[in-house]
Amino acid sequence: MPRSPCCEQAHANKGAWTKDEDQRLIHYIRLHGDGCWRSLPKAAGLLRCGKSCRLRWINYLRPDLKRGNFTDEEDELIIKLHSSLGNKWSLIAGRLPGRTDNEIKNYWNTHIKRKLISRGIDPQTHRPLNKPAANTVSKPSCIKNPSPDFKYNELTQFKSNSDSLEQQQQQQYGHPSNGQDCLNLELSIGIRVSSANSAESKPKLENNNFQIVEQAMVGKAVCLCWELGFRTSEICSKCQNSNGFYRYSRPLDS
DNA sequence: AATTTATGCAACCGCTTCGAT
DNA sequence: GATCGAAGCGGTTGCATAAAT
Repeated sequence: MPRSPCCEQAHANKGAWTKDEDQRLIHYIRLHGDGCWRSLPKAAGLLRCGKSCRLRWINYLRPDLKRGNFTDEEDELIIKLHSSLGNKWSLIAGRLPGRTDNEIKNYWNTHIKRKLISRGIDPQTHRPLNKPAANTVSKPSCIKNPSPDFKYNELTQFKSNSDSLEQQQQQQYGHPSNGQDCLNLELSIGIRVSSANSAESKPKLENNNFQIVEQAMVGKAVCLCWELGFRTSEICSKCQNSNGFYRYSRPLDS
């Protein structure tokens, strides 16, 4: 079923706002406050949909907006926040008083992206442009759900601990890549396995539930993997029989 | 001076999330 | 727990203006 239009008014105005519309919206919100955007246009005598009114107020008419150019400090803060939050513009805007998510998003796309590229930094990954993400090392198994504050440089820290790509591949796959079997788009669902005595790596839960569950699971890990890559043997070498589950591995040429 | 291209920003669209029932 | 409507969010578009040809 097609989605119903967002506006209750079939002939609502679109496009740029006029001064008169702005004044009506400001006047109404001064008297009654914002909120209940769906009914606001009619009450304020505007031929606009509620969404449009909300956007106009939040992004342009709000009295606490800071107009004008972004400062260098704001630039750096946006870059820093983006590196840990990604394209969560509303969260980033929440840390910059007087700036809106739309304004920051536009500023990012028009200025900061270019600024980072000119510094040799990929604006999406915040990594150096000459180091493609494909060469990165998988996250350690303990990092299953990074917090919003998890930063890319925590990953690069792991990478920098190894001397070479070959060593990383040796560690990760048990053999260095020969350049022909390096395609590996792997999705794994598993239960964390750790040695029972690695106490310092365990989260400190007040009721010890985690430790109880974990100790029960040691040696009984389940791994449901689907791996797209170049096969080197008939059965997945990583989990063919280590956990009681075998994966069906159909020959590629069948 | 006229035309084309690039840029910046306001506004829109459609999807997701959240809260009420 | 399911459903629905409203609000919020992020990606995208369209237009005005500036810069280049």
